[in-house]
Amino acid sequence: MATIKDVAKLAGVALSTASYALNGDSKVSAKTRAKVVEAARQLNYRKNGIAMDLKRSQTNTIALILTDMSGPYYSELIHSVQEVAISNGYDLIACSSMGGRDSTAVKFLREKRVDGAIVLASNINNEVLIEAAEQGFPIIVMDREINSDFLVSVLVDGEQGGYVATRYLIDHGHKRIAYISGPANSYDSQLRYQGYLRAMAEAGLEEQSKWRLNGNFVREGGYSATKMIIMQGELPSAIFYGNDEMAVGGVKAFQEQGISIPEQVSVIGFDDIQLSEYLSPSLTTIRQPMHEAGSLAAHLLFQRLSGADVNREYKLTIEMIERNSVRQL
Amino acid sequence: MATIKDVAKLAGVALSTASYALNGDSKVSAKTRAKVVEAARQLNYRKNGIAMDLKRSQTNTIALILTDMSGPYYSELIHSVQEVAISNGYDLIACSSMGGRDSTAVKFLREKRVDGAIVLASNINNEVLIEAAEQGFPIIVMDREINSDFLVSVLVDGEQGGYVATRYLIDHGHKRIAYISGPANSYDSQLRYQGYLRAMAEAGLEEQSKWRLNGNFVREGGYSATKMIIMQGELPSAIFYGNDEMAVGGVKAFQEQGISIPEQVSVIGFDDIQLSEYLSPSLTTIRQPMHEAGSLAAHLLFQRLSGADVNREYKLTIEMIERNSVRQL
DNA sequence: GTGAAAGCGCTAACAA
DNA sequence: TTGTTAGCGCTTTCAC
Repeated sequence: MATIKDVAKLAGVALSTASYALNGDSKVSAKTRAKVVEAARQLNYRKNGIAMDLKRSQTNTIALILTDMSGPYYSELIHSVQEVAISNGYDLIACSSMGGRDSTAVKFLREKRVDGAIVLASNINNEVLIEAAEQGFPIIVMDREINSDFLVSVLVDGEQGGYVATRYLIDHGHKRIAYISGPANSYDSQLRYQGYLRAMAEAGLEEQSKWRLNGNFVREGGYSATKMIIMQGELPSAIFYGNDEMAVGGVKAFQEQGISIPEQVSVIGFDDIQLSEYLSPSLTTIRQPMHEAGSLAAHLLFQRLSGADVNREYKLTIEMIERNSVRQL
Repeated sequence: MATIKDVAKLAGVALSTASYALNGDSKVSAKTRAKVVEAARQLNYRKNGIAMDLKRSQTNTIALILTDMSGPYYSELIHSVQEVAISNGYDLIACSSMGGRDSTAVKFLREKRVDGAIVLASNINNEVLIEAAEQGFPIIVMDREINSDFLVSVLVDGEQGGYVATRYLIDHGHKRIAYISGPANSYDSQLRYQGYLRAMAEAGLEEQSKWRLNGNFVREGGYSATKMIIMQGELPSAIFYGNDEMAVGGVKAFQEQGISIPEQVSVIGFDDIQLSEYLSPSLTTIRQPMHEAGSLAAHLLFQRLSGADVNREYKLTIEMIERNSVRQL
């Protein structure tokens, strides 16, 4: 591996001159520059980015931290963040937080291998975030409320989402409404559930405990929970799935039993994943404004990076996506 | 930002002792270690990973480079690579190659910000890869054949895939078969097309130029190409879409015109994206063994990293996924 | 068991 | 315009 030292030597100039030449500094003469560039070419010289970062004390890259880098659900988010990063002249990398404390994500956060981060990974606990964030190392958190300097939250109003979804069912004449939840410790799941409860209470409806099941936010969980409901004999008139993944599983369970949606049971989801539009019937759901959320998060990060002050918390509102899985009673 | 120097000073020990203590070296006494750890805690000391990487001349992380970090299609790949990375004690980051020469991906490759990379990004040209790869910096390429030291290819046999897909249609009695291609410069598209041609020729069938359209591998392209075919009046009996995304667009175009699949026209795709199973009718397609491919690529990378020799090229075979979009004539 | 010091490859202030 | 030099924060050899 040739270093800049080798290049300088071969070109017969000082180290600094080589550095200037290679970085396009205007104070080096065209002739010298040519010599240096030629030497670099000959040696197949490649700058060591790490050394540069160390010297500059900045990496010019930000990290997007996700539990699982690959969820289709993140697509929009990644795009919008990337767009903003590029337009600010920054690079973006994605890291996974799988593995918790020894995950890549935590390493990048703790060891400051990037200049800032956007986090959407519920398996990273508050403590890690609070410790990592500091002056000059802003973190934008997208999945929780958290109160600490150098940390800002960009949230989607899940309580409202849960309320709107449930309200939509009620307005369509449904009274016996089941809720399939995510993991018990999920902040998102709790909010949606609260919204559900609020709408139910407001309409004077009672939640039935046999119709509150856990599906862990995964397809398989939605499937099992739905099976359970079917086996109980009495079907609710509508089911609110805490996310679309579980709804997909639920739809499958109903199909297998020959129970038709929305004729025999109405279904509503949450997230508006890509699949939802293509299910049959297409899934009525709640869309989170992921593009806006990502864009906002990224903008805030760069504002913090440039020293500007921003609020502690931003809350975006959801959008109802009406399709064909809910029947008017 | 406290550095190790500050920690050493506060603990009243030498720099090196602090380093040893913090890294759990056995030669420092329990008492000294306690002092150091306490000082670090007080100062909220965080090791600077970049400095460490520079000193060690290695980062312990590998990069997975994708054109677009978010394609649902990559999900399996990412998982399998991550699994192998973790089991080798390495970290994984994903970078996008959007932006070509000034993309994050190229920067990470050229400036050796990682120890090695797996590349699946057709917008990065050979030259960049050849220049970047060298002794101690292995690159595994998943989307092309490329001949250079320090570069190894892991490929899925696209020609065979195209052949199998087309052959499947022919075996089901189809003779008038259209092919919707990806971008003209796409290596994958070309291979699939060649496989198509081989199967056609073998069966003594002629390709009709009016039924060879470009859909650029995107949904919208599949939609337009299909519209075009419909407008031409005479429908082929089957269409082979170069990938599932285009097939999804095509199915939509047919639905809009009230043309039913597979009764009036059969459809086959390529890739087996998540959606395919949920389309109605569910899409018959060709699955690429992405899990195996990712796993193999990662294993090879670590083998190269540890100095072992591996072959220049590995080729995996595809799998036929029979569903309901092709009719037996 | 602890400390002094060299140096990873680079940038940038300062001197010439 | 070019060269000399001091670090960035860390690990690690070597001497004590």
